[in-house]
Amino acid sequence: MKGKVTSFDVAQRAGVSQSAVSRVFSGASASKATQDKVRSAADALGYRPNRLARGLITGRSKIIGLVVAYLDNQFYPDALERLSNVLKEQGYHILIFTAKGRGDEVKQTFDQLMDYQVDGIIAASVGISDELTNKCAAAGIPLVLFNRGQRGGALAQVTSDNLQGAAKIASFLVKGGHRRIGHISGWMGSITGQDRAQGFASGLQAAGSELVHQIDGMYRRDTAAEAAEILVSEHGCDAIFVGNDHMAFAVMDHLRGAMNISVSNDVSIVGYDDVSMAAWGAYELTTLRQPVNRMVHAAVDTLLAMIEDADASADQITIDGPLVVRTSAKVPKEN
Amino acid sequence: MKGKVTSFDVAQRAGVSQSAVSRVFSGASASKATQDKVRSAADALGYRPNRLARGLITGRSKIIGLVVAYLDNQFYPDALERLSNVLKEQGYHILIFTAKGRGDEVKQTFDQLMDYQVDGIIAASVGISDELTNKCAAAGIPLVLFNRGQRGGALAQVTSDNLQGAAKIASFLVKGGHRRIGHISGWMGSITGQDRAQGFASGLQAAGSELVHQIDGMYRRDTAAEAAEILVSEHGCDAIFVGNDHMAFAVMDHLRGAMNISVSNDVSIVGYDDVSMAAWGAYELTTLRQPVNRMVHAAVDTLLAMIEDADASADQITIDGPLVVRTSAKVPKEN
DNA sequence: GATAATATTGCAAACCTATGCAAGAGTGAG
DNA sequence: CTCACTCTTGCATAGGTTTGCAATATTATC
Repeated sequence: MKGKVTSFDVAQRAGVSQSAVSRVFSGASASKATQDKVRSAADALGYRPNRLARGLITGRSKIIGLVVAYLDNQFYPDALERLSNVLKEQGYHILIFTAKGRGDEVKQTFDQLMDYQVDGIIAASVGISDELTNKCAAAGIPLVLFNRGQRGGALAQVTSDNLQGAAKIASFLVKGGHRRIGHISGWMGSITGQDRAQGFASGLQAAGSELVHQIDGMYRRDTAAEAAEILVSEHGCDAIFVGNDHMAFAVMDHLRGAMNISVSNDVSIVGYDDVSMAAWGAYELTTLRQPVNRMVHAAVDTLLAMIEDADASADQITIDGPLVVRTSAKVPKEN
Repeated sequence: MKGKVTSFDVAQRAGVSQSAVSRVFSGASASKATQDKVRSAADALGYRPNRLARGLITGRSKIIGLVVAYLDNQFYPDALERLSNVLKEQGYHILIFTAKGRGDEVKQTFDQLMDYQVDGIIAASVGISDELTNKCAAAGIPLVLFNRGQRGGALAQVTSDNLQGAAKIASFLVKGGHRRIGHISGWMGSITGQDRAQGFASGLQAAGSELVHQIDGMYRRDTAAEAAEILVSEHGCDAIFVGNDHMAFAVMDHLRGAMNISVSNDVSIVGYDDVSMAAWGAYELTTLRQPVNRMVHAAVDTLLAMIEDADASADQITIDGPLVVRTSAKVPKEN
């Protein structure tokens, strides 16, 4: 009753060899007759192939390692769910790790991933040292960065077009008639944070304005709230571009609560991501949408391509997204 | 360069047998001398034991299957992150599945989990048919339900004390002087939804009041918002207990936005969960805290106990949580 | 109906590790 | 120095599958 049922058991019951059983389940050639015999025997016994054993011999575990830094930013649970579904369709499944910390935690995480013989790794918004990159390459495990770029390396990555996106926001705010525009950046240790900041600054210039002041929000709510207070009371900002929605919510809460300032009337706020919460009545945040679906598909496509073909090129994909206009920022008059 | 390094490789380099290598890595007895030789050889080659092979022979994959229904309700990403960390400390890792759908999707999910020879399963807020329960039992795979009970069965489960919790809320609202109290329940197809509804109704009675009306919110934002409108405009409710925070936010958005009603002044709202967002300035939701940390530890403890000892009792743990008073509901006057 | 070509099938080896068993090395007592 | 005992170690097998190879069965061709 308790013992696992193996391919030998079903072979015996079906009156064929064990290899025949293997072949029908691995989709190799087999006559209609044996197929039927094997399938019905398998159903009767409740047999399903053991993925560990299969993985051991094929060298393909059909497991993808996902390491994610932040789960309190709604963007990531959302991406996770979609990733899971898309991969499932392709017969892969996700072994998940969280690694907030810097350096060492990520390293250990990668070691453990490799212990499980994952076929590929998706790193969502976590920084990867060259050492780790090399380790993956040596082990022949494809790696793609999700929503976080990396300079220099030839790493596969998919991000939104942060430069363009931030520039769109800049143009929007200038057209909206704002005169003192500030920026609370994403963590400036990340390329994402840097790119959005740079795209925003040059976007402002291109529109004939300039950045009044910029503070690193570190992707943290409290830091962002403090930054907002400084930008508004010390620098007189009438508009702030916040590096992601997660921080933007904190900024709006702080302005409206502690500082009693009307968002949009007094100060315009624009975010980045368009997480589902941005559409909620409490915020109605104007923000640049990162097209999660397309990003997820792109990530999976490149990853699988690299898995199937060891020397597939490591694509660096950037995906453009629209500005979603809601009520948290003054809307430029049409003319 | 590409070939995996196996225990044979390090055995050869260390001048010992493969079993010696195995023994030092699996913690079996080995002399100090061989330990050193093996370790340094392993380090030099970058060897780490293959978990698939190990799992195949020990019958322990060290993988826990997690199946979760909702990821847009912040409660679950939060729980997921903690689960991941606690399990990691014990040497286990999470293979994650999302299964919103009813019946069949869950069934397929379980099949796939068993293909990977998971050592145990945690089902977060998803309903499990008796058929699946039996299948797990037959395969000897422990299962624990997280944040969702199940009647009758002797299934291991950990939930918060929904009856008590809802009763606390009832008492709080009555003391707060509300006269027409309504309830937007969690999905009444789930025990969680039922228990909270029942606990609330009997809590109201115990406090000398009664439930004016109740609508099933299905754990969905839009359904909950509609329900709120009905409760307030058709039934004249001045207080609503919403079955979880996720829906409560939608209710507050709808009341304040579409209906232009002041939460707390006109209508008091109380939620359940105390997700991090409940503390945010936009909501300041009074809610009953589910102690995620304790729930997670309890779930892991029972699961691991069942894994190590096949006939450990299947605990049914309910954990009490405090009412967290914020500003979304009138606060009873002290006296 | 005979021959060539193709499709199916079984055998056995391989993947990488853990572990029972027996032999060898080491330890302590007398 | 010998004996009895414990600790280490290597050998060989097991775990459940895939797959190359050779043999056999089937089909097609003329």
